[in-house]
Amino acid sequence: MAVFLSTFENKVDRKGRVSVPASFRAILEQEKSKGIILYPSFKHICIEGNGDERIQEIVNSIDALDTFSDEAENLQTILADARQLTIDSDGRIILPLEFIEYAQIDGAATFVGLGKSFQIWRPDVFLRHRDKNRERAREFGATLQIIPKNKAENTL
Amino acid sequence: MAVFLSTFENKVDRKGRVSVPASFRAILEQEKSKGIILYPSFKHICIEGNGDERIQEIVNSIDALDTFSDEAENLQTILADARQLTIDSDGRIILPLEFIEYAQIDGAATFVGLGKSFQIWRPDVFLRHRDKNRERAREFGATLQIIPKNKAENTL
DNA sequence: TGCATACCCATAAAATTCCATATAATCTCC
DNA sequence: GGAGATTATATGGAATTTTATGGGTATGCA
Repeated sequence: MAVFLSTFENKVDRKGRVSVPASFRAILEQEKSKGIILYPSFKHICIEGNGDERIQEIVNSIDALDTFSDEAENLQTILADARQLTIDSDGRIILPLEFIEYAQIDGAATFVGLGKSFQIWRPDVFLRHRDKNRERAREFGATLQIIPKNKAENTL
Repeated sequence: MAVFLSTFENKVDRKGRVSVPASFRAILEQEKSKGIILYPSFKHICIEGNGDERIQEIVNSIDALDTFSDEAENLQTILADARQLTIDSDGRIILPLEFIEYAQIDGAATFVGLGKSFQIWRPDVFLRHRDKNRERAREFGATLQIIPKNKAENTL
């Protein structure tokens, strides 16, 4: 399984166009994603990015819930805020205005690989976020629990 | 399978015409829906929208239920209040007056993608609804369980 | 005839495609 | 191993197409 790795800072032009890092594009192609799904993060001032598969998982989860439950509506919120973007022939996407505003992006964007997904940040905001994370990791000591192959669960 | 995603605000003219978002039309065409089926929501002041496929599922659900159960009656109510609308050559539908009145729509309508279905709201009413949902989703976001597509393989 | 609906056209804005170029990365041959 | 050639990537601008939206006209049914 290919994973989203490393960070890349690319320019965002006046039209909101930005190049998707080539290595990210390669992963999306490999998993046959038609495009790329973006939605605002719950936790951070950034945009979450995934291939098509992730949305399919969310839709399936909604189906498994009672149609009128709060849980179903929570998940539907993600869908309502999400956008599917196509990658053009030059490897770029157009960041919708609502995402540019939410993540306070202006002129440049940082793509951050997180394994199964990635994030898009305003570069200086990301640097502060990363420093804070590193400090905390140093302070408490990072512990990493590896999940057995057949017990994997996904949470948001 | 394609899913209804994102939100779009379009104008409703004096004739009650409104453009169906292009991405929604693409989904309906793909699943060969003749048109679009609308009915008032039970839970919210909005209109629920579906393709033919989804309606077929609802009809089948009713068949599977006890004829005189409350649930069967609820679903039958949906069918009784539902309308099938055709999308014209310019990609628009005419919102029936009864729906415009129910959802208090005036001048503009917000289409909200919910995966397998979508909703149509009066824009300012939707904003309030969305804010409430976002707050709750942020609160419980960490515990939302996503069902993996194919027993995801997590190895590091 | 009057009302509602379907159909056709025009236009402005937005999205998509195409082209050009600069820079970085990779390859090739000596 | 290195210089030049080749390819891939990122980025800017322009041309083309799609979408949203307003108006008009024909059609059909009560």
